Amino acid sequence: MTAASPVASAYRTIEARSWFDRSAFEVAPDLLGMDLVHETPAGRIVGRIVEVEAYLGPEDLAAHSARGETPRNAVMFGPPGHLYVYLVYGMHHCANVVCGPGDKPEAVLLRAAQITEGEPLARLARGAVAASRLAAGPGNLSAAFGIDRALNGADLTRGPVRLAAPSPPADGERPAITRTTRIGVEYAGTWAARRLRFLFADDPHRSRR
DNA sequence: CTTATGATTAGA
DNA sequence: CTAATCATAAGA
Repeated sequence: MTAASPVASAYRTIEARSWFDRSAFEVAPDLLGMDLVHETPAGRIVGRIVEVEAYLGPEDLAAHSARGETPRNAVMFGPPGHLYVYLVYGMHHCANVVCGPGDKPEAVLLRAAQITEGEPLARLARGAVAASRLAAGPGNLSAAFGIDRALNGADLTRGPVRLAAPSPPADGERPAITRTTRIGVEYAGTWAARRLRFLFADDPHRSRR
């Protein structure tokens, strides 16, 4: 690769591994308001993250890492700052940011974003849905950004998918962050009650539910 | 090899 | 509320 990648030059992308080398509980709220950038062969897709969920280490019964390392979740057990992508319900991809500390298998599920660049590209996979629904929900977000298992394990500090510093707030105000329980993990016992979902509650681009 | 199921979604 | 749809993990 060249030294001056288009992504790095146009955005303040996070290139320090240490930024990801923290618990998912700390990284999750920091991701809200940040840009997710995918430099695809067909063009760039950018979106503002508005909803995420934190999945903690092996003790978290809702996390894939709770059942030990397998070929599917191996990326979670590796170094922070990589993308963990898997297929759920046989048809939807879920994109996660692998966190730490160290090799502790924690990750943040990306649940919703507001597409700010490359909307026509995003619509190739999503069709003529309302803009507010384009990347609402983890399966829809992955589809809109063109993220599938081919990107499992991608390095977020150097690869085609990156995270960038928040866009300058137009009005200088930062939206309030709300915490709720996570979606679809009712089987996780006491961990289902933990408020590990972080979102901008009033944002129109959040998922339903 | 067989079988159960899921960090979801759209639609009735 | 349920169907869709299949890779994955666990068990025989």
